[in-house]
Amino acid sequence: MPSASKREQIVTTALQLFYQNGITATGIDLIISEAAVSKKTLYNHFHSKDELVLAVLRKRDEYFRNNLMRETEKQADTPKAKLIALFDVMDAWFHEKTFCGCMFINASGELFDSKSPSRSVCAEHKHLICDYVSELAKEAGAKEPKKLAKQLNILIEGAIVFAHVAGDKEAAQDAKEMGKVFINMALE
Amino acid sequence: MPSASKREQIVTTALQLFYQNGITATGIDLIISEAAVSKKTLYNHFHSKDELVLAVLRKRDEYFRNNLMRETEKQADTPKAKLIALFDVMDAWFHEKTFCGCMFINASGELFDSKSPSRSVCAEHKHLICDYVSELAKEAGAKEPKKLAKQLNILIEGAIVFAHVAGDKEAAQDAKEMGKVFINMALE
DNA sequence: ATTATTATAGACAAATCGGTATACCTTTAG
DNA sequence: CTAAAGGTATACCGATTTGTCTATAATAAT
Repeated sequence: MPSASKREQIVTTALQLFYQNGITATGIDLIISEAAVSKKTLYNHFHSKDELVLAVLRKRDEYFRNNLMRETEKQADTPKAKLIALFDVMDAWFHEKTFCGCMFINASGELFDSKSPSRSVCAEHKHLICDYVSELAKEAGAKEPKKLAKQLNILIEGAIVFAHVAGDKEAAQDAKEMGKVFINMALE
Repeated sequence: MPSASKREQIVTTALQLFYQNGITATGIDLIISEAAVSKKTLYNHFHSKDELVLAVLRKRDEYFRNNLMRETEKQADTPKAKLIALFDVMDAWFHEKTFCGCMFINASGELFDSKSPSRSVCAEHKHLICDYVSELAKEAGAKEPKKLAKQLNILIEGAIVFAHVAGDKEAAQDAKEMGKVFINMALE
């Protein structure tokens, strides 16, 4: 059985390189070099680069959402406060030195076959985050939890784009102020 | 003097290919083949692929904003109605068969040197759209036109991402409903 | 201890990348 | 008519792409 730790090394390294330099622009040779792994080992774990990309995106989804949930719940107690805290978690992310936008937005901008497994992971990622926000909205007693969740997610995506493309890292605070409006509307 | 029409052919063809398949993934050989132009002609007009990318992004910015302004003002008379019409123009765009998201968001996800000229064009594009919305907001008599413009733009960017990445093309209508809230707040 | 497996390093393949150069044709201006 | 310039077509360059393969060393299970 191939070693799970080698697989981890490859995925972790590829994740970083894909995120910082793009998927197409990152070659296999660079990945194995940075991961200190032979080419055969990589192809022993993944049949192709596409398969590696898929594994990396799944890993990123897992990491990102777990981190989002953990940080959000660390910062606030009540469900309503958690909904607001979402934007502060975004704010902190935008200000990280390694911030390169949302990996799934970036990947969707590179992978143009919208029916490919990798693109499906991107779409699913967005839906799963929406689901999480929807749960919080439900706990907070929102009238239409799914509607509020979608509204807050539109704000979050908008802030991510503003921060990455326009370079306006304060967008999270603007989105937060906007989010409060809809939270209050849904809870009154 | 190199022919302007050849240059146009190249830029137009490259724009289409870059938008549909990505910048990195589109090779020079494909561009010249599709544009029915020799390689030397291309390099006679553009010193490098980077220069071509830059020209394409400028062209796209010009086309997109002019189209946005034209369509918006075609659909509505009053400044307030124009602000709302922005979302309907987005809606129509999302439902186009060739819709592949926002070219500048996609490009920013591929070009990771945030100080490169191409990335600057991406950032500038977003600012220029913001400026236009800001003008409309001013005409409509908004209390803080720039603030309202930014809010509406966050909604627009969020809707674009939702439509492209999550595949939810109805996002423009959700964003529209949200936008009305802030328009009314700014005009009351 | 033997055997099977997993790893390594790296040569190799065939294709493609961005970019240059050569040779010839075609258009346009004086 | 001549000559310069812009065009085409294509060969070529070195580097890089994904992916395969061979030979060998390290590791793990029986």
